[in-house]
Amino acid sequence: MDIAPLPDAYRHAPFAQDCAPRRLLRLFSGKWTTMIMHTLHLVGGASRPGQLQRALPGLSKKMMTQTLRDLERMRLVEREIMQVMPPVVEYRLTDLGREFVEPLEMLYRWGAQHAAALDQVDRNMAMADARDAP
Amino acid sequence: MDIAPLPDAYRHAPFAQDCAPRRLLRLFSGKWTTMIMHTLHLVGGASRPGQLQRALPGLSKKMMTQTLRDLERMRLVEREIMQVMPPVVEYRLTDLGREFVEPLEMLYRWGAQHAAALDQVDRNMAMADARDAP
DNA sequence: TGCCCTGGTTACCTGAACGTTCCCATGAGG
DNA sequence: CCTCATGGGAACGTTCAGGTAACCAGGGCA
Repeated sequence: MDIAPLPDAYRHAPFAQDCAPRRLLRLFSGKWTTMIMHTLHLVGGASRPGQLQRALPGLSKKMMTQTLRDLERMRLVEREIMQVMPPVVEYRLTDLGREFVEPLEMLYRWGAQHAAALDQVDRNMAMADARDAP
Repeated sequence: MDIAPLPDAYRHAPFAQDCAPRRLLRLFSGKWTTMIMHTLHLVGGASRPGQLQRALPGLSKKMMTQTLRDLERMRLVEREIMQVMPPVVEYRLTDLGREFVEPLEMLYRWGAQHAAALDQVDRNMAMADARDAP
């Protein structure tokens, strides 16, 4: 596997602590961040909170709102409130948000294609745990 | 931006909590994990602890050892101890580890090419903080 | 008058990640 | 003898992400 052009700063030690991939990974580090963005992407870019929560089993209201607020602050997602009864709210990806869907979907595809490797890692961890904690 | 083949499970809600990308991101979620793997990759696959630590400013001995132990448990990295004085130890990527270098380097390249978007996110956050705090 | 729905907020708790600091063994060199 | 450097470990504390549970507003509806 040979990787194509990589900027010079990433080719020679020392490596900065806040390099691009760490920044990207920090963006994606929230437990639900990526799944929410992925879901918004797949349902066409916009979704109501209820629909979103139903799409992501295990996601609590609090964590959903909190994650969405963070995404709003980064302007990856925007919220629209319709003044009707009962209240209707819609979250949708911004242009900037859509830009970050790209590396995200790369990860989805890589992960799907290399499920075997991911399984192997889990097995290795389980074996190590079993060995250390008899 | 149109994303090519994506497995069916990722196309229709509900979306599983432990889908491939989350597993991948969990692997990469340690603060130093990716930087250590990237460094090992770039220095040719193997490195001594001292060299590694010098290559990553801010990395403490404890966090380095801890991260490397985790990587060993997953068998992404292996350790070789040379019985000489002073002790010489070498860490190197395993085949499995090298497999995971691929998505990692994808993230590095994407991040480098889209630094502007990452900067924008930081600016948006800073603006939101300034608005909410004063 | 209760009780449902909607979306959201608050207080509180717990575990883990991260980091600092001090300590260990070994042998070389002064 | 003390001190250096090697690679590692143990104790400890802080911070924070994540989760639970309760509550709130506003109307519909019986």
